[in-house]
Amino acid sequence: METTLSSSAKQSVAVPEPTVRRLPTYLNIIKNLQQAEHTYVSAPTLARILRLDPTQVTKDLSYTGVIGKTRVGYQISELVEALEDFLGFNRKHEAFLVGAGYLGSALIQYQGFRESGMRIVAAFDIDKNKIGTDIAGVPVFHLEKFRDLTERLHITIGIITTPPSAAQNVADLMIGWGIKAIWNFAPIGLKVPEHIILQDTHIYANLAVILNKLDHTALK
Amino acid sequence: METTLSSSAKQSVAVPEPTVRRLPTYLNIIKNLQQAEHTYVSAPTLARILRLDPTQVTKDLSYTGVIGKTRVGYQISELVEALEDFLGFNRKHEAFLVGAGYLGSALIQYQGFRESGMRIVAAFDIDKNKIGTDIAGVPVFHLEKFRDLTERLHITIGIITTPPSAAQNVADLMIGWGIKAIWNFAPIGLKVPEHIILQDTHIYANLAVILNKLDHTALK
DNA sequence: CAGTGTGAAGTTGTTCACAGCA
DNA sequence: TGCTGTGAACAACTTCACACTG
Repeated sequence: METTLSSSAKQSVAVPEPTVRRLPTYLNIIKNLQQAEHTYVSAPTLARILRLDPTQVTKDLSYTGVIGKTRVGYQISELVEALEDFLGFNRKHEAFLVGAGYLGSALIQYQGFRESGMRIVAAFDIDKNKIGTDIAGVPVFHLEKFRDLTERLHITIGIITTPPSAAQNVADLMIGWGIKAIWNFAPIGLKVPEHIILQDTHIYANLAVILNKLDHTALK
Repeated sequence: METTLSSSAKQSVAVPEPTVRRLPTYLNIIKNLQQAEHTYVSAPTLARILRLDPTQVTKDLSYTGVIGKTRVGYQISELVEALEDFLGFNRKHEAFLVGAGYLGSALIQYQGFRESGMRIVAAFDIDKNKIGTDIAGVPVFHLEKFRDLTERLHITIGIITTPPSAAQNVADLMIGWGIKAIWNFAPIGLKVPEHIILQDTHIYANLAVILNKLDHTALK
């Protein structure tokens, strides 16, 4: 909705957020095709694979600036580069995570984010039993160490997986210590200054949709 | 979008999917308030906590059928019951997961779903090194065992965390074996019959939004 | 034809405006 | 005044229609 694309000195164009959310999926598929030695891919092909509307895909891809050959499609190598560039997947961001509970541990152990340019390099907690341990090779420190390490390592992303009661506090600390983006998994609305990038993810949302459909279609 | 609410013999009303996605977050907060001995909650209060539009919350809650007292709000106990009922969080669904890689393991280890009525009771894979082990107490079986166990245990939800190339195959097997809902994490569009409930979750989507904003606002 | 690319129409969801109530 | 509840206005996203190309 307020994302912008500024493909090397071109003027910025607003990219709708639903589009930004679909782009990584396209990228994933296109990379698979690339490994299978394909060199071109068309929007209708992607649409069939993902069961989306073909014009939707066309429109989404148009934001990358890559122009397709009619009747052939888009050159895969060009598309991959444009998508990775636009999504920032080739820029190697490092992240700190606060709250090493079940969800935090799960995120750390799921290393799939690494392919997308984000690496969780350390976790923080205030639970003495967790401090000093490591989760899948990622060390868990006391929250107090956060400041010092952030400044030294130039960390830009903070992930919050604490209970909701602690989340605003942690967010405030992160902001004070120079974090630029916060990925919040706690079910509250964090108050952050204008210049901080905030992304909320509510884990239960997808499950809710399923359970709800399951119950209501089962009743019919 | 096609979710329906049929609160005990009332006629079904269409509930927008974005609403269904917000409801579990409301539930979460309301339960916290309940533990803090509150008995009433108003829509504007929830809106402040989540930084949403107050009328949005009002409209969302109206779908539960609970009617609020003016100037006071909604009775918490009533709301909790209505939400849990509508979302199906009190119905104890059991799920099987196929693909015990990083993502699958992370989902299993994140036990937060249990509070929402879904428990992952077994995992399946075809990798000999994984079969026979267990992840956080959840056993990993060979995919061949899936059929037998599904039928015996009346499992309704199948979770797919395999590579995309295997996903359609696994989905077909699940459907043949009586699964009613599929939660797909593979980045492809599965083809499933009308009566099967399908929910796609693309993990990278949220990360993409963050990285993208981070890069483009940093450039400014 | 089977693609791209784009403006216009249609649909869906959100926000506003206001009536009613305690 | 502060809340619920709802119809109407608005904004965002998706789908359609069609001109254009090899």
